[in-house]
Amino acid sequence: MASGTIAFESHHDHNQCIEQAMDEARSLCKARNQRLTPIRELVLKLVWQSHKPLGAYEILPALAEAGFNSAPPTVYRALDFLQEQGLVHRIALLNAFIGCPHPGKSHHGCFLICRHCNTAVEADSRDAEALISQQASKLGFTTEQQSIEVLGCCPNCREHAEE
Amino acid sequence: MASGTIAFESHHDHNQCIEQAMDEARSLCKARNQRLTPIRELVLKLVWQSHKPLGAYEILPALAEAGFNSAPPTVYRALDFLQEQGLVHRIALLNAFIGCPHPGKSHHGCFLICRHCNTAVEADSRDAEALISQQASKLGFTTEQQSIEVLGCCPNCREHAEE
DNA sequence: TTTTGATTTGTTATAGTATAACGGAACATT
DNA sequence: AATGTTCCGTTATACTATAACAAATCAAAA
Repeated sequence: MASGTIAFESHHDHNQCIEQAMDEARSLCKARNQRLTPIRELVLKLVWQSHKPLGAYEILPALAEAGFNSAPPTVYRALDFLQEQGLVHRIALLNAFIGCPHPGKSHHGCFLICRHCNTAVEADSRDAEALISQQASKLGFTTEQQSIEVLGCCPNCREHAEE
Repeated sequence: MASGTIAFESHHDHNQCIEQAMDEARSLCKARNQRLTPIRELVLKLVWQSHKPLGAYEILPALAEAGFNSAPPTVYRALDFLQEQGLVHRIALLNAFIGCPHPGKSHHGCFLICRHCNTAVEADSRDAEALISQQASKLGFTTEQQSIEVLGCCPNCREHAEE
């Protein structure tokens, strides 16, 4: 559990965050012969523009501003594509989407979601997932996909709200 | 990870399952001075009637049949109460609800959800949760609540669908 | 270069999930 | 019986997501 935690560092250069993510996305799609169309690219950028998970309907107005059609299917299609490519994840507890900080690498991530500032961070959960799969297999259950979502308080909010 | 796995045993006496759950619920509420009203009791029973997580809107018709009002708030209120009492859990990946097999005991459960038959089982995940909390705390994140949901294939479906 | 087939997008409609708000009924005391 | 609290009925609406089909775009073959 060590990657993708930059969001908890208050003063990082978020523009660079975004640019790096966009670059990775472009080269990944190119390598896979997938089309990162203008809509998809814009949606990805919007998702990356905050470290807080974004609801689909929060994305729509920005699409409209950019001159695209902005009915729900537009954004959901883009999000579906981005999820298939591993570029964004959906957080079930929030019905919201967040950029993946290390697409490409097959990974096992859990989300640490701050109840106060809504920031969400993807942390590696390889060990925990292995443990769960192993225990599940003792019950005869074969694991295919895991969703680990953690609610709590991030270091910044803890600091500012010492009780 | 050893409790609540009875749902994977094909031929258990499910009526007894239900009756035991209802008895536990009644005594728990009594002990806590909480009112397990007819609506709440019926909703709990309906949720228990299948080992498959039940959507709120699947519960409504049965409420109507039983002569109760059956607008959404009715069932959501009952479900909210039952969740607060730890009698049912919500599975975020499915927007659905399932009875808790061991209410009262503070517990740390994950859900093993079969993609084929939709059966969901609550399994103990104390160790995995401890591991996650511990890793999260290294990032300065304080865990308050965890949601671990696993999709896969249950032993019955694996048996019947040997590939 | 035109044709062809596949993919992507626009558009309208609708399905599915959940809550707000307020008044009235039932309950548990005083 | 009076009172305050909790619960329920009711209407309306918000939020999340997908179905279905036509039009446009793209990408490779003819």
